[in-house]
Amino acid sequence: MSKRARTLDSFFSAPVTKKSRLPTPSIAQRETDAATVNSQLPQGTADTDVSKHPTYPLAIPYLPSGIRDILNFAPAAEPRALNDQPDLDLLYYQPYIPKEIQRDLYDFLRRELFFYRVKYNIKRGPVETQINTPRFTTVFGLDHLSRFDPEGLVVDASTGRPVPKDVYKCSPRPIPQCLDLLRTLTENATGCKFNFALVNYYASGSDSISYHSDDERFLGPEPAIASFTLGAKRDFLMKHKPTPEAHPSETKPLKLSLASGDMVLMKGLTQSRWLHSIPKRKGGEADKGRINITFRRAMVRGGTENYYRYNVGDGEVYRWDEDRREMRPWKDDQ
DNA sequence: AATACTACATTTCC
DNA sequence: AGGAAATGTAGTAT
Repeated sequence: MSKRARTLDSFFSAPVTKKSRLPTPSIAQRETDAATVNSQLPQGTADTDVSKHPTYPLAIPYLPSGIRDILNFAPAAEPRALNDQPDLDLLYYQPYIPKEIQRDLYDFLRRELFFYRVKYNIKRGPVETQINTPRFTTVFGLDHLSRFDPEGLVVDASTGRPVPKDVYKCSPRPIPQCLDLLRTLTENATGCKFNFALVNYYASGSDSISYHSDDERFLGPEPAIASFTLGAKRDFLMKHKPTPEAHPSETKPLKLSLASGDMVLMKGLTQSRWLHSIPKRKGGEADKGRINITFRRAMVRGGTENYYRYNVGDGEVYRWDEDRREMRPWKDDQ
């Protein structure tokens, strides 16, 4: 019908020149589009185009051309290798995102993406406790065993046949164009492959993530994870995992002060042998908002289930409120 | 894929 | 230089 026709129109007209100051589609229109039309169109160029999918609560605008043009100059710096300690294998780009677009990209993503504040239960022994994730999260992507067909349907990666809907408990969402451009760019610069984009928003210094490693059951051995910072500077702490031996490992904890535009590529044995965290911080720049984007490659369906469980969950949608300058629960009738 | 709180020690800030 | 604030660490509760 008309919405499908409009999508095809924008596809066929996308490559030609377009005004750069056309208005962004209204929230109401984006919601309608996202609920009715699939995406994974060829990556167009018009500033009015949007990424749509039935799993999106609302459509996500394409990256504005002004940002996209400058992004093609990334990485803005050569990486520094951090591998002077046992099992440590990092590339540190300071920065990766060119300075001229760091602020615009941060503002764009905070304004246009939707986030969640996930709650979940863990049980340790007999006691079950509820965890309130101390950060805003969202995720897009699908593991190596599946892909989205051009209609946005989840199909088997090798046969191309539809994956029965009870294979995944979650509802996988394609990576929107604005993040997929950065994903491709990062693949080309690093030689690594990624099929997931996780986005965290640390609203203040009281948002954090405690020490953890990214689970190799989902990512395979020696996984590569690219982690971007936009917005406020935050400390990134790393420490070697405790070793079985009684004697202390000959490694010392590492502190990286991640600034806007920076990218850290964790690879080799880093995930299996080291822990990392973003600790709470008081005052100064670290008490302002920070967006973190990580790209990774999930190898198995369990990875997809896990990432949606802990980064989307089943709670309400949050969106950035520019007037109140904070994330607020988003009601779809507002 | 834990996080929050407390107490106390140590470091950094201004 | 020195008091305040922030941070680090260990233990505990949920």
